[in-house]
Amino acid sequence: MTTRLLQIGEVAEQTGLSLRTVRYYEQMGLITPERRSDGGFRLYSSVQVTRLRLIKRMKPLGFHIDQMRELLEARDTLHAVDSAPAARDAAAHLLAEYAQSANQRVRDLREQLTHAQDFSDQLAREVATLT
Amino acid sequence: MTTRLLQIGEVAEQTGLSLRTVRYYEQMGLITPERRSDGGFRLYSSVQVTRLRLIKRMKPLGFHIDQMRELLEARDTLHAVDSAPAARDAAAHLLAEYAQSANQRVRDLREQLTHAQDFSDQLAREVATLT
DNA sequence: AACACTATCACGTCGCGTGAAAGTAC
DNA sequence: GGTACTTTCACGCGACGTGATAGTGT
Repeated sequence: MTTRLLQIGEVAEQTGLSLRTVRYYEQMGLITPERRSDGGFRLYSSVQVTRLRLIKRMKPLGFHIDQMRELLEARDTLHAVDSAPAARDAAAHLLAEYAQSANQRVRDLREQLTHAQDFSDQLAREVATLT
Repeated sequence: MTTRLLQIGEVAEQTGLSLRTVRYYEQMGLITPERRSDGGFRLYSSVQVTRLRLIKRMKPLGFHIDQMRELLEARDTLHAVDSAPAARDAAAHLLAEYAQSANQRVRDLREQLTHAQDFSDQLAREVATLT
């Protein structure tokens, strides 16, 4: 059961990312298309689409691209069957650290949201006073 | 009862913004120091500190600096005693629009937070599996 | 005379946006 | 042979970071 390969346009549509962004992520080493067509078109499988969706969910956490790559690589190492035990260990450590800081970022985000909400409410009140 | 004037360093400390950012905001027309010292040092009163804190609360909403300026100007127009009625009306309209879109941004932020939380939880689970 | 603080350039960075010119065809 | 999609440069942008160099003194 082989899955159809998608061009970059369809991938962009399905992930909500721009063509430019998808290409940029490739350049930065976050993803690689399944293969290229004879003419050079990037062709993606559902695996990459899933990965891109993951990256998109990650974005609000504010990690830099290098960090995202490191995180993804650590995950890859853990999930690969042929990883050396030492590499697996290192990857697990790294991932644990990222899990920690992800949690912290979520807390920061929550606080920012509170402030933004405060501001929005204040603005709404100011506007309401003008009736 | 006169309040002490602060140099940019103290202002930065009190607001959590960098010197560069405070200067940049001035260049972009968001704030103006109360006055300058004879030697050219920027001197701020508590009014500007409050304004900078407001701007900082605003930031997570993702408005562009031009929009922030417009918003702040509209507020200024409304709060000024000597504003012409027409200007006051226009300002009120603008402010109402910004209040609207601020509300929308808060909702967007909330959604992003949800996704970030999902990602963080997933990561935590993946790490937990490795015990 | 020394020290901390601040001033103004001006170039660098990051994550893309946005054409332009040319090639490809799930 | 026309249309829609894609390719690779390559410059632009917003919101600052980061020195360098020189002046100030809440």
